[in-house]
Amino acid sequence: MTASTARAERRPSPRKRAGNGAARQHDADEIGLDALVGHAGYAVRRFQIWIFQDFIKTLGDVDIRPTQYSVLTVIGANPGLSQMAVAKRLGIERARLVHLLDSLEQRKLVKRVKSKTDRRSHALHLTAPGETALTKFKRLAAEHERHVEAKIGKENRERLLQILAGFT
Amino acid sequence: MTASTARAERRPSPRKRAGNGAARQHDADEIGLDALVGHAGYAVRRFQIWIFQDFIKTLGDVDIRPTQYSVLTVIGANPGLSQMAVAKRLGIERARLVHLLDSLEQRKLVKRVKSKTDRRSHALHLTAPGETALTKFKRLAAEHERHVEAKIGKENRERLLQILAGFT
DNA sequence: TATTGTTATACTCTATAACTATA
DNA sequence: TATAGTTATAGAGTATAACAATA
Repeated sequence: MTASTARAERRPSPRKRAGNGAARQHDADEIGLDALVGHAGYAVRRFQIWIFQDFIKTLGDVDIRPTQYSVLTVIGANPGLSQMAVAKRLGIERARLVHLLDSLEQRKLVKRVKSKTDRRSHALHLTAPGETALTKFKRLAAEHERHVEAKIGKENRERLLQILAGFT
Repeated sequence: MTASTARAERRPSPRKRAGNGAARQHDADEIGLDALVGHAGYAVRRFQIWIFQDFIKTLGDVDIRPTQYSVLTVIGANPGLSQMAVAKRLGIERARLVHLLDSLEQRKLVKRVKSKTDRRSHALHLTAPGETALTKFKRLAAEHERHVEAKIGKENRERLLQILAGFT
């Protein structure tokens, strides 16, 4: 993030250019990325870091991180899902989901209900306060999304969603 | 990854649809993402995971990961950089770069040379075998990039690079 | 035998703070 | 005082393996 924001404020860089040979100083702005420039993965990674940081900051007051938001949203839209189903759908390890749900359950946003049809599994539901909270989270997430739009432009954001639709 | 690949093999899903009420089963394919669909961050994150996994697999034989590749590439293109300069340019914590360089130095790909102008800092250089190795890594990374192109299409990849150029 | 949720371990990565040697 | 590199620690996140209860 630091580097990308710094990059934005490009200036003529009137700094020292004295010939100090092999050990010459580089301005941050003039360090070449070479082959990295042609790699989609590099740009995507930097963008993803920016976007997650904005999400975390925008939902900072309610203390909800991207993964928690995705879990709450999917449970909210599909009440009764098992942990395995949520884990598979979101590409989260089931072992990791256990801890995520422990935290969300402690915060009384989610509840695990023992399934009657398969006593091994839990049916996941939002609590009543969980439903209310998710409504607020969605409002804040939409605000974050407007930051993204402001950053890359409305049309670019839409094009991006189209290009990457296959990965959701 | 699992979910996204599973998503690709969409089928009519002729499975049980019996009315088992609140605890009804969901096929992985029919679990709705709700608000997540409209979030660029979700798609970008899933794509970034796919792309890194392909990179790691494609460069698996030479045991080079994306961050290591980015460090080697930047040092190769800007010999004599300090650790701070590399860290800032790539958005890596300087504490983390120490370990990355320890590993690359042990593998004789990089060397830290004491700067004569500022005895606190190290000038980073590729070793001769490091130069040779990087050439091979770049060839493999280009192969990875062709996988990306095959996955999302040549024009979409180029458009993506345009849209995200500001984040590099 | 296989699956669900759980626990545990290891490794990567991020975020800090503090220390040293220099500047 | 501030900076470059280092060390250390804590918290996410990922990747595995193994276990108990249940299918």
